[in-house]
Amino acid sequence: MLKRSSFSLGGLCIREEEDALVIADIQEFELEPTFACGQAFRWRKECDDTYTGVVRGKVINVGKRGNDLILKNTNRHDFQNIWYEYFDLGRDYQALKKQIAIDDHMQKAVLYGSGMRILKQEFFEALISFILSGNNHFQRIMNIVESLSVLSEQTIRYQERIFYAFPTPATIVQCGISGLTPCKMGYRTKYVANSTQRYQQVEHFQKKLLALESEDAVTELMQFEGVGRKVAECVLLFSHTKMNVFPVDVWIKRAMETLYIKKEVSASYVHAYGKELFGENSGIAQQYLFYYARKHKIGCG
DNA sequence: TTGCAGGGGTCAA
DNA sequence: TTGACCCCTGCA
Repeated sequence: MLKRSSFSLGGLCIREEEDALVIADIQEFELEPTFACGQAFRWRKECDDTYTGVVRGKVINVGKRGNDLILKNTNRHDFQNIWYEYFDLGRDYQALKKQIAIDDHMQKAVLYGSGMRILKQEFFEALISFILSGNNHFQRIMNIVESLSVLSEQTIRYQERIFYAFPTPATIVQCGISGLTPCKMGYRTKYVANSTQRYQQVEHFQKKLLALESEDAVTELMQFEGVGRKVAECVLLFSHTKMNVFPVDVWIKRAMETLYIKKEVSASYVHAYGKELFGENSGIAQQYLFYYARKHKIGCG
């Protein structure tokens, strides 16, 4: 008879089953708003409606059974050291939603995006992924990140399938432009190569950004080739380096113009408006609004 | 099957 | 402020 045990972390009760960790009665964790909202590029939906992702060289499968969250291909140690933080399980999203739902529009947005969590991605992976996102489709970004990962040659087997860890900066530098070309990144190839080189030159780069004010961190990141304000703010937000940024892409711009500003304005105007409106919660508010605006095509005709 | 427009942005003129 | 940029995807 297999011994079953359980443990708790941050108020969560986690049960160790034969082939999974089960987080009983989890609040504010839904799969689609979290994995298919465009914040991360390495999560694929399975036929059984679960999601499988590659994070920090590990493959994990995440599903729901009622209100329980089911994590497969992992263990207590990784949950405590990786997944608790990665899935942002220490943050009180119910309290945050109350603060963000400042009016009818945002009430609808947080309701629609209920269960969304901001994943804490590896800084370097977020940097490269969002450099690739410029003038690009979500599906294509996923395909490029996938082919870039093959370069790592670091394979992970799960259920008869082979996955690849995201490459290290050293691997990308070693590949050079010619080695990166088969990934079909187009004109972004040199951005990836040059920005990786720059990243490698600064020790503990993310730590340095953590010590800066948010606006200074954005300026610092914009020194990288292929990184403008939008990409810089996405990298900061989705690596949990700064939560009070407000990345303005075409969807946010259209949504803010339609719902709040009531006229066409510049991206920098929208940015200032959003930061003023949402303050310290602007990053998470932006993500609820983005998910809501994109699904409902707000501002598209 | 083919051709064309456009994409979650950045850069340089 | 505006056009070019790789290449894939969706659509007619």
